[in-house]
Amino acid sequence: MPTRPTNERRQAWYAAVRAHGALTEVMEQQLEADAGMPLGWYDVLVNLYLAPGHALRMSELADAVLMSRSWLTRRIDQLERAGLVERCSAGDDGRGVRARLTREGKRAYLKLERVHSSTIDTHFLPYATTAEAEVIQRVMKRVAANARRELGRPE
Amino acid sequence: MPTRPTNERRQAWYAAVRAHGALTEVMEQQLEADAGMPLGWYDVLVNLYLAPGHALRMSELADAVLMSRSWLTRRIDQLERAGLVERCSAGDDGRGVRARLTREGKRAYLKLERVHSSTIDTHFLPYATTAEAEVIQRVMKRVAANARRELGRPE
DNA sequence: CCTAAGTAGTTGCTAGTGGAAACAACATCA
DNA sequence: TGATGTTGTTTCCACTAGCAACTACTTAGG
Repeated sequence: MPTRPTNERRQAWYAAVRAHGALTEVMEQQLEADAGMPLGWYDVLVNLYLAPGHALRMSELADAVLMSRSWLTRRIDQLERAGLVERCSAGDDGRGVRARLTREGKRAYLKLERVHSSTIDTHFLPYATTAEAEVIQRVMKRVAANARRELGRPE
Repeated sequence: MPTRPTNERRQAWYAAVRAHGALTEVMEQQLEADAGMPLGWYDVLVNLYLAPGHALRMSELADAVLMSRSWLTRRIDQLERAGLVERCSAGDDGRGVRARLTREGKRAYLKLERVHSSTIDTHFLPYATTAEAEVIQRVMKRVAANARRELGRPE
């Protein structure tokens, strides 16, 4: 089977970029409308929810979301003001601070997750068969793994 | 053939998001290093290069890149300062302003395009066969079209 | 112990982004 | 000729995110 011209094969990536941009925008609107929360909160809340005790050290959390510490400090400030997260001491280490989901924080996460998933279900899944979804997942995982290696953070 | 559980099929989208993020970061580094230009310039330069006379009205260009007019004003300011674009009058309409690529602007675009393509060639294409690329393109186009319809700008 | 060096998290500063609204210059249409 | 609409710019504001300086604490070495 002949390989298509490179130019034409690149269109696959362009299409993925456009789909990502458009669907992300839909996602932002949906989250704002149905959950009253910005997409930017998602990563932090997911990581906290999945952590044991729904809590993580600041630095662990910063690493998990691939952001700087000062970034995390300020994001946790926001979430604390919103009542979704509270800071507590990290036991033995007097320097450490743990961010922990409050009861409301857990509820908020579940809501966010519900809206997030439902947006994917209605705007992505109907356009990909099971086989197609498998192809996308396989290829994209390889691409991401390679790119992260290139960036010096394999994982 | 049984449909995989929804949860598992969603992983395809998550993988695409992560791949997009990582490859975009690689792209930014590459463009900065090899062309000395930010990725944010790409869209504007492409649209200008492909336009007749390498020039477009400000409002047309703003529409083309899906950004506001004030955004475009500032981006053209940057590109003008860098010597890649110049503003000229829009002939019959005294209000209008056309942004036009300078000679350097054309050279810069070609350079940017070369680096951009080569990043895709080395970080995406090797991980997708022709058949896989076709699947990705087909699905992502449908997703993007639907999302844009949802956002109220079909196209 | 006690000091030196390192680590965790916060804060001040800075540069940049991008939208909304006000605005000036011009066009169009009655 | 006004009234209204358009085009592009500007001002103002809120937000983002990194760097570097700082505080508070821990740990290692003498």
